[in-house]
Amino acid sequence: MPMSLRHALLALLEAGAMTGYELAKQFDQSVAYVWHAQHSQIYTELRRLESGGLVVARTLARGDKALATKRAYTLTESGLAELRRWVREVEEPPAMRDSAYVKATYLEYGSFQEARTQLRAHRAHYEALRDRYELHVDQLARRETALLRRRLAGSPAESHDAIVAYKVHAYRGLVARARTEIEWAERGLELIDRLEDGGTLPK
Amino acid sequence: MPMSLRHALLALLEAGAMTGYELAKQFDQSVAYVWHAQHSQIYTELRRLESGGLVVARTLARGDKALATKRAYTLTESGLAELRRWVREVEEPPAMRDSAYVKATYLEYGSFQEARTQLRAHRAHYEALRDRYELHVDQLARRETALLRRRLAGSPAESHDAIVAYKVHAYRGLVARARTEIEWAERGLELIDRLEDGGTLPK
DNA sequence: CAGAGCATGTAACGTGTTACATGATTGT
DNA sequence: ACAATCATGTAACACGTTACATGCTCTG
Repeated sequence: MPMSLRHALLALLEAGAMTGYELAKQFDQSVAYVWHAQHSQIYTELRRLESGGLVVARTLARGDKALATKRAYTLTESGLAELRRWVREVEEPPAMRDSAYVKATYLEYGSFQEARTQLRAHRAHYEALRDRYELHVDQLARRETALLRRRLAGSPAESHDAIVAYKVHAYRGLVARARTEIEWAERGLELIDRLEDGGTLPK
Repeated sequence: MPMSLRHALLALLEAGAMTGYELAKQFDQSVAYVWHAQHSQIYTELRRLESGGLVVARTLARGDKALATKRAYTLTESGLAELRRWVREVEEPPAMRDSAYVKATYLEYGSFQEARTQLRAHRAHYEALRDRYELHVDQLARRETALLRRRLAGSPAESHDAIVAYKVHAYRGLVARARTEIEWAERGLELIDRLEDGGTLPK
């Protein structure tokens, strides 16, 4: 069982206390690239972490009138311990489940045009992802993201290279992955051309 | 929303009537590579498909005594229509969610050895997958799988190349994907070596 | 004073996981 | 007789999605 949301939130809070809303914003600009979650789920998970003692919350006033409040969350000792345990733990990779590939297997139930539409959508999707990942890699490598700066500010200088390098490596992996998908879709489009020409089908 | 299990079952039944158990067996040797499901889920889904009129079931006797029964499922007209509709439909790709990459982003919370352990497990996992996918590609290309033969037997000869080619293409995509993951893990391991040497960190 | 964005949630639902549960039939 | 495998499910739970819901505060 992944349960990555829980641990991603702990990791974000390790950089310093944040309110649920702030956390959700930071989440969208970092972890969400690898683990998407709705804001509503983040609020729910924060409450769960709180009742498990992994984070503590302070209620703060919003604005002058103090008619509204917000809650700032801080990582506890036991939350940090859990974060470290999680990094050590080798998880069973989740079972494969990719609807695009299921469909790719059964494209013969549609026309060649329909098959092309599917593969073009696949390519377009991963082209957009690739571009976003590449941008993020650049930002990370230049240490330009708010969250990363906060992390680095609170860590000893000799650890900075590793902190940045791990993140850059992960996002470069996503770029490579997106490229693989784009190439796959393109080979598929070429295959359809050959099938439609009814000509030879090279191995 | 993917809901691929539903449609994968329809596609399997298009090859001919099968009992739940047979279907589950065939599933494990084909679709499960791209969409994993427990047998218990397959039985549940078959009942749902039945109540939706996409398949019909006949109750058959098992053995001579007929003390036990089994249920053979057949695709209906409306089931076939749904299968074709699904192939036409362009689905929104599901949001990214990969726990291995989340962890790869936060490897700095563990030691270099722990980071290596994670990446080695990643590599081993995808090496095993790659081997299984490659085997499957070979079997498909030689038209050796039981299910594929059944499909081909019930289809016009001129469609055979396309049926085989789509499947081979899909599984080759999975091989490419696995290779990308293996290379990524290896680049990660090299990175850790450089980090540990404390030397230069090339871009 | 209006609209954008801050801020926090709840509820119903769908899908998938895990564990449990049962018993018949076939081959040795 | 025994084991493997055929054959079919149920129940509780975890996780995530979608839609709904509310109201404050800051900026122009």
